Amino acid sequence: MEKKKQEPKTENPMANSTFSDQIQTSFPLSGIFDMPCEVEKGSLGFMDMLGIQDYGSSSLFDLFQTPAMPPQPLLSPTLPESSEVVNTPATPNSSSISSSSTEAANDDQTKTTVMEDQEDQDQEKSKKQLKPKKKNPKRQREPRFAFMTKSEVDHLDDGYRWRKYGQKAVKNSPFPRSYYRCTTAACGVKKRVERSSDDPSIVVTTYEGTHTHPCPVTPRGSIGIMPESAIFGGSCGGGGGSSFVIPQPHHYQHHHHQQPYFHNPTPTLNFSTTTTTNSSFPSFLQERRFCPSPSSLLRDHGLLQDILPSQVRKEPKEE
DNA sequence: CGTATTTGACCTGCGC
DNA sequence: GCGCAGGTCAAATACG
Repeated sequence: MEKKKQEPKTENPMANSTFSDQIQTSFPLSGIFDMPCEVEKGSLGFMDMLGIQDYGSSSLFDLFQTPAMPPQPLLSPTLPESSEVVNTPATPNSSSISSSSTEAANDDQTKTTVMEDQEDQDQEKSKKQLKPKKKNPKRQREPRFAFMTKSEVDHLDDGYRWRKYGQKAVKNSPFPRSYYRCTTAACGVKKRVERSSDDPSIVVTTYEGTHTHPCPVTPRGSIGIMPESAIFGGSCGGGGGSSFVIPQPHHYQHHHHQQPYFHNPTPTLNFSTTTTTNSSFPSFLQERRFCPSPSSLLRDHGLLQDILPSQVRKEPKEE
């Protein structure tokens, strides 16, 4: 994927660690997707459920922690270290998705929290929006969603090819923010990666836009969401690298029934940035991952039960 | 040589 | 209007 030639990325010491280190214990990713299943099975658009209100925070992390939002987490991660209840929705019918792994949450586990940004919502503050340098003043904002990942590496390989086009120091944060763009010609998806100033072990990745092409890199079959089996059983073999895949919806839809799990030893988180229906939230979240059939839910829970405390799976815990 | 990253400069929006 | 901060560009540089 990307050529990492210069390890000394930035002043960020953590950037040097290998992703394989991180994923070896990165099961929490699956937890995220399973939990929301219990939420609203389709009664709500995830768009409504997850809202990023103020995107104009000085840092994404700030945004996620915006206190203005009443805590109504679907599930509250019982995090030993940092509480990652992020982006609590402001409306009753909203919910937040956060994930965490409860066990082994010590060092190198990876936690991811997903959230979506609505265009309308950040109307108020458009200061951070894409500004095509005045060429197209009324450019539409692409759907965005961000997630937090407990990771030692800044840039997670999600299967797509990204080219870094900028890096900026972030106010109030010792860690710089990196800007990436999908290298595919017709695809204008961007992503920002920054490390939380509050918890340096947390990487906040924000995707903006929708891939107009299938995932170019499907390392050992990166289809579907990160399977529990892969996470726990798999060794995420370092060689392949770690993937954090954000595949296209159709892609995933065709396979998820038949191949609920990766063949990929590499734990892979799948995301799809689709803007279908009334929500631009990743479609996989609207499908099995988040709204599974009872049976699949059960099955998932079967696995989850080994991982997550019942409280986490069942009810939101307010903190 | 082609591709990706680095990094300073530039642009834009917002707050004072 | 000015300064600040975020976001982007593009030349220079590094790497395979």
